[in-house]
Amino acid sequence: MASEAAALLIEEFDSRGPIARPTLHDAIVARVRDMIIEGELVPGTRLHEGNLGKMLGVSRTPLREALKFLVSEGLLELSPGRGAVVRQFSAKDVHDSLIVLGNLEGLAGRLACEHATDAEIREVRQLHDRMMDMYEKRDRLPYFKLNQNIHSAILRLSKNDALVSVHSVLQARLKRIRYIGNEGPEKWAGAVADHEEMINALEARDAERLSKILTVHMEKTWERVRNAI
Amino acid sequence: MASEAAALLIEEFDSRGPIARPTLHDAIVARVRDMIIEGELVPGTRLHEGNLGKMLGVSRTPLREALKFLVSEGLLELSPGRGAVVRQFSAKDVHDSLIVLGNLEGLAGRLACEHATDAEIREVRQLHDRMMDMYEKRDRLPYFKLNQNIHSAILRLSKNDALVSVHSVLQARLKRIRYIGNEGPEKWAGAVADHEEMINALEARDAERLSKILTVHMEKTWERVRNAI
DNA sequence: CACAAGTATGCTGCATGCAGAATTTTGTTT
DNA sequence: AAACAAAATTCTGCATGCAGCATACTTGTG
Repeated sequence: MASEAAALLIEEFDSRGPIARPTLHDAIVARVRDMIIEGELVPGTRLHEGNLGKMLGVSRTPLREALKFLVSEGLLELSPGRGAVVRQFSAKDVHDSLIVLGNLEGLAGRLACEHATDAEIREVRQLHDRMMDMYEKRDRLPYFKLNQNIHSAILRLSKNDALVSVHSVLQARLKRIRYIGNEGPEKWAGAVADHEEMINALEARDAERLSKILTVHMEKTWERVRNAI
Repeated sequence: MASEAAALLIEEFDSRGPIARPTLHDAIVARVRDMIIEGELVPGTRLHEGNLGKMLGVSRTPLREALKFLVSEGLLELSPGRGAVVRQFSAKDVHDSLIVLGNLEGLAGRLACEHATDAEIREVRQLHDRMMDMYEKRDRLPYFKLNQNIHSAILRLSKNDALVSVHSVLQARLKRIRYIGNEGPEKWAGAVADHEEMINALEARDAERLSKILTVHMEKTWERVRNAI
């Protein structure tokens, strides 16, 4: 049987958004992924199966399975005989990923203009307006989360599952870095302006314009982030 | 210690292209992936840990870890309590994936024009010429493999690792389907014509043209494949 | 004869044990 | 005191054992 602590882990995972049948595997994956994204596990850290397992209250077997999963996602690396290490992204890695992300979001924007319903677009507009509120208040964390939500929403509105899945993998790799690198008032203002254009293009269903904005927005993100790496 | 059969599995894996230090994990992943791509494991098949493990000569533990890895790659699905199943792709899944692939290859083409050396382009030309030979002989399998190689080469020449990695995941999901659906002499001729244009655009380093060809080529691939699903 | 309930088998998911590699500590020599 | 060597410890990688769930089968009943 799964231990007490493991049951807790599953419950915590399930409470984020109840799944048909939450599994320990998924719970561990989600937890370790968060630990990486939130910076609890610093890049370069060697993951000690014994300690980490005790910490999470699971035995080494399901933990190892979860780690292999995260290796495949590109968040961890495997050194034979030495276990898993939190992957370190070079500046080039980040740049490369942002180029691809920009391209994927550009595609998503184009498809979203085509496939989204009016109601769905209105929902994105609401997210956008709430985000602008947070910007007025200079409330960084909720701004950041809403920002992510908007990008995810556009991806979802593309109605292309393959696109959503590859995007989310790349996105997860950079999540931490993007959060770190979100500095400077004038650059922030620039990002906000981009978002204003975005929502307008989406409402006008102007596929080419939205696509362009999203791609260029990502290039600017690189400018914002590059010094933080 | 890893069993005799396991050692054999590793050796076989290593012989494809010797790695610094081949691991059993990688060998199992590669083997099962191939079994799926080559159709030995039909979509929908439930993977029996006991049998499959015996078949490959490994115990359940490393096998399960490998399966989790393949789940993350999207080749398998997990039903809680019922283990791993070879993922079944719907027509929409394939179409969605091809759209994304087309976009990624388009990006790769653009980057390749920018970053590839002349020598590298000459190598692609050689692959192309060999592929044309195979077309003349109507020798399907080597043609297919060279075709894949050319596409992979363009990806590599983009010098963008993130791009290579997301592309290869998506590519692996469709590899089997693309092979199946490569039928009909007139469509084949069309694909060959596309490739002729591709190599010309690459040699001319005409980024926009190459990008366009690659994206459109993928749309045509859908036409070739759609009836086979 | 059809169908449902109970039973039996088999499989997954998790824990633990063990061998060998990696690392650290300790001891020895210069 | 520093550098190297050897022993001891720790950790990974793999195998196996066990509990609980899923499924198939059997048996009883309408």
